Amino acid sequence: MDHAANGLDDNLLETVLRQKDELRKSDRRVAEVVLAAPGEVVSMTLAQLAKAAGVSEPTVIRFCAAIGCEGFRDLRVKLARSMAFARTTSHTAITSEDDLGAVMTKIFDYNLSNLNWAQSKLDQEAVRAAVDLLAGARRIEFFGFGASGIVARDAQQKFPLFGTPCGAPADAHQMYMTAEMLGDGDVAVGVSNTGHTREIVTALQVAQENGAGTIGITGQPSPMLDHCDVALVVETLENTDLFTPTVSRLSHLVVIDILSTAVSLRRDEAHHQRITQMKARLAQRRGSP
Amino acid sequence: MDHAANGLDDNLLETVLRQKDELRKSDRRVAEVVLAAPGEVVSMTLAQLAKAAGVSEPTVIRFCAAIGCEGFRDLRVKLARSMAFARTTSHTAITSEDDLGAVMTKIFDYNLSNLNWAQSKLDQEAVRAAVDLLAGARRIEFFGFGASGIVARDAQQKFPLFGTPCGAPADAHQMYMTAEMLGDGDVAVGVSNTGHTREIVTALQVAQENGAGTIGITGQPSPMLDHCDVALVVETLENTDLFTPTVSRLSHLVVIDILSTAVSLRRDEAHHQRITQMKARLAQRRGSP
DNA sequence: GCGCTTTCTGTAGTTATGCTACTTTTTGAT
DNA sequence: ATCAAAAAGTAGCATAACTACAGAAAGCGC
Repeated sequence: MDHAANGLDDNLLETVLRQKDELRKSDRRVAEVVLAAPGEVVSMTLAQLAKAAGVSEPTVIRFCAAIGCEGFRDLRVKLARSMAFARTTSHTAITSEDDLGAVMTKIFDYNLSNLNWAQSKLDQEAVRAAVDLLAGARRIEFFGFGASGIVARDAQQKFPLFGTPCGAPADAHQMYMTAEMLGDGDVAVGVSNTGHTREIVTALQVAQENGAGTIGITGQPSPMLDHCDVALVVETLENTDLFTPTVSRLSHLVVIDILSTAVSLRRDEAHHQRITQMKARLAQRRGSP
Repeated sequence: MDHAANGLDDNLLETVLRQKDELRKSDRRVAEVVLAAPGEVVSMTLAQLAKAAGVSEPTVIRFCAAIGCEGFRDLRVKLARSMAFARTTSHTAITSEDDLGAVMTKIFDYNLSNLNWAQSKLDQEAVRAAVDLLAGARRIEFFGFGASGIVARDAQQKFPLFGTPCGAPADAHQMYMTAEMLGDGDVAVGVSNTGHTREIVTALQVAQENGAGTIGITGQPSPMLDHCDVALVVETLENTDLFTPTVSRLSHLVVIDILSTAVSLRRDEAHHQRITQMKARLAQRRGSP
């Protein structure tokens, strides 16, 4: 993977925002222009930016150095990258003042950069371990509440791709009961963005104690992982604003996609043919008038 | 809205990949270098790139023009931006030969570009009409099966943001019953990527006949829309390959995010405070040991 | 195959952009 | 009020990007 394409170091807009207050007066004027219209700045020339900020060219150069760029060229490149990657960085929270267009843009952007982020952070070896476990499972149970419950249910629906009986108990009692019944050769997958949801943690613990393999899909290292054989930490760009929707769902769903697809790929040809047949019949059923 | 910052037009790497075969011989050599190491190219100088590709500087410039850039500067900027998306939508299908890394990359890329696509295609006025309907609704019911059922359920969970009683009947019978009970002031939202699912179409028809407002979330113009007051067509990049996961879910979920957020924004301050409180209490409940 | 046109590609020269060395101004402390 | 240190600007230089032109290669009718 291209290391230059990820990491916070790369997120120039954020750096600028953070350091703005500690900058020299003139540099700050440059910073303001950059933050206000990064899209324009990217295609500006040094002289143009200097003029726009009302400072001299060398000041702009010094600004570049101050925020950790090699020079103006470097600034442009880093800025362009930062813009696409975190269109959201400058993303102001959603407020009552936003018109519909702004809300649409913000939500899409937020979800997109979040997925991007998740991709760059997802540990391939952990995924491999998870696939190993799942591919060998006799039975798979997915545990999740709320938004994560949606993810668990989605995973359970992917049953045909897994080629293994899958369940996703909906309430806490069913969850306990199910976890208690698991044993050697079974796998429990806990989904919880916070990783703190008590019922999920307990269910995984019970499952593990009974000899089942356990996988945790979460947004951060957390208590849940104490009871997980495999930890899939899907980092999300935290944002606790009032109207920010649950973005973690999407990343988690993609992880489910990856797991189910990878497991399916390990199956034999006969299995693949059954999937093809299933898809065809489903389409037929849907299409019939 | 920064139009240059979204849409597929922006994905230079993809443009290069698509046009590569139609380029002049020397230009193609440049294209190969760009595709092979876009990360390097971004921080290269014109002369360096020319040397790396084994061609003259003007050739590189002509290459820039050929793929739709203003000049070398522009190429760098666009390339940097495209890189952050880091996805040549070269979605070759997923096959049994792919290793895990490839599968991960492909699934993420496919989902990401699909979201991008959906964003550029989603009609703001349709969304506005949907929000108008939902904001005034007395009760909202979401209908969906399979993957779309997940979306419906997610929408139903967003109940607190809507501030309106929401339902998402799971099976066909419940769906009919629910649809039959809807009336003036109620809203039915049908989710179906194909737009052909019989039960959903019927449920919407029934709801509409009974005087309820109807909204359709679908991947293409389809029979379902005949019974919809508002059509939210969320175009997806079609791909019928065996292992391609259901990508439409994600776009549809984002649409739900947008709808619920926009509806919530129309509520008053008291409503917002209740959401804040709800979030705080939920976090507390989760966190408790 | 030959001359002709058309399309590519490279050389050399021009513009203008980014950067540096140095000077002036401002700020702040004694 | 004076001086030292930091900040901002001026002017000039090196280099990078671009353009005009000319030579080479490829297509095409005869």
